[in-house]
Amino acid sequence: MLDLNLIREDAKAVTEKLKKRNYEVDFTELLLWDKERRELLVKVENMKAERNRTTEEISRLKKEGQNAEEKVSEMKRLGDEIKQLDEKEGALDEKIKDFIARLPNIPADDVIAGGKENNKMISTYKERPNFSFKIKDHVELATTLGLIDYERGVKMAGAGFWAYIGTGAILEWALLNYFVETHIKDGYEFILPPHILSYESGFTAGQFPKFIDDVFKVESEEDTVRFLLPTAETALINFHRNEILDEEDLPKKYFSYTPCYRKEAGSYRKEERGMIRGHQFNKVEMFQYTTPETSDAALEELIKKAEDLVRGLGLHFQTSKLAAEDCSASMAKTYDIEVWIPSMEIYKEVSSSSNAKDYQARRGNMKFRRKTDKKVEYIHTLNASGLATSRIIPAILEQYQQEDGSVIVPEVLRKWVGVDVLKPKK
RNA sequence: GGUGAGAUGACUGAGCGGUUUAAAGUGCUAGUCUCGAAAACUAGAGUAGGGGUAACUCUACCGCGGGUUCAAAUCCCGCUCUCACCGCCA
Repeated sequence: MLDLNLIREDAKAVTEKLKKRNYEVDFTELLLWDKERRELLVKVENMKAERNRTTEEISRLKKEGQNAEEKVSEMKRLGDEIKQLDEKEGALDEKIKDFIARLPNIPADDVIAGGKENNKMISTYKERPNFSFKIKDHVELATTLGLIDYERGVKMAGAGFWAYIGTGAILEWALLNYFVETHIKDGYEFILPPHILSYESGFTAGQFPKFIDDVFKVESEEDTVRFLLPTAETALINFHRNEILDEEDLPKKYFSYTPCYRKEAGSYRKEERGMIRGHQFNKVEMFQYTTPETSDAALEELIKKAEDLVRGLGLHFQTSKLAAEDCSASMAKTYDIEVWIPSMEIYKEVSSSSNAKDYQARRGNMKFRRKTDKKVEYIHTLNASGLATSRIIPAILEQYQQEDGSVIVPEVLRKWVGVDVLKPKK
């Protein structure tokens, strides 16, 4: 959520900055509402002050046994008027808050304007693998190696679902073990959160109200909405909602493993077959709560951690800095790590590392107290996948495939997988 | 699922229509005293939003939302959560 003061002070500048992400907004109406609301506030607060004074007077008169009837009826009239103005002010306040809640975050100054086409590749690891034979895609490999059952996944749940079977499940679990082990070693606290969250949690993350149709709602009795989390970030951002933390307790570093549930409505494409885009996938998510002055450095740390995980697997990947429009609505700055999928000849995201700055903190009312002057300020929040498996498995299968249809297991995973090479079933 | 009790500031805890601008204690921060500390004493200290160049001042907040009243932490209704006991259950 953006700071209303920012818009009051220089609406034009905010409009300009949001244009970087191709977001058009006109604040004229909002500023009128705000002006009207503030005028109402002054008026109604003066009336309340008057009521408070008179109430004390009535109290005193009664105690002295004097007649207070006249004052009482006067206050009755004033009370009615206050109630009316209060309601008006409340309605305006609601309108203003809703308007602001729908605005995306302002891109950081160093973020390039425009859409996807302006994403900037900043580094790569390893060369693109060259194959001297005709390569298979990951769907074929996963099927012939007996790792994933796509057909039965669809039978059980419909399109966009699959099942890990046998060694495939073991490989998936090995990846998760590898991620978890690394994060624990790096001093991040492991949290297994609830998977079904409340509306409030979705609001803080920035999912709601705008993107409520992108999630699976599981319960909607009257006004309670619960939904399956689309990423563990949605849970972790709410861990400290409505809290004031101490500066010396920062940064808070967490990570979670959860499946992620996404509707992905209408986003299916032919080339995204297999497990490139599903309604449910496994992901380990890193998360940090930091002070404003340390959040940039924290973002660097998160990116490096995510890159190290992919490097550890020996996969060819690139890291890109996203242009403004490609950053999700809550984020001021985002870097993607994209792994090479040989059969598609494209890079696919396996990790997204972002700094939300104070955008989510405002939505969830999360602050910290300065050690020096005891003042409270909004905290900064950051998240990064570390990592999502649903594209790592295709990348491993395809990048490590051999001519005979077998696949070499990355060394770091062998202690869990138990074999060095995955061989086709006869 | 049932019954009962409860939710007050950093914490413990009083208040149950109008001397509450929320008692008292603990803890916290300054200061006095001290070589230093402890003790004692003095003062200060929440969050949010307005107004004012400023000193300052006003409003709201006693789990959340409504209601009654001239006036609500206090009375009424709904909700949420916590605790205890009972039932059911992996």
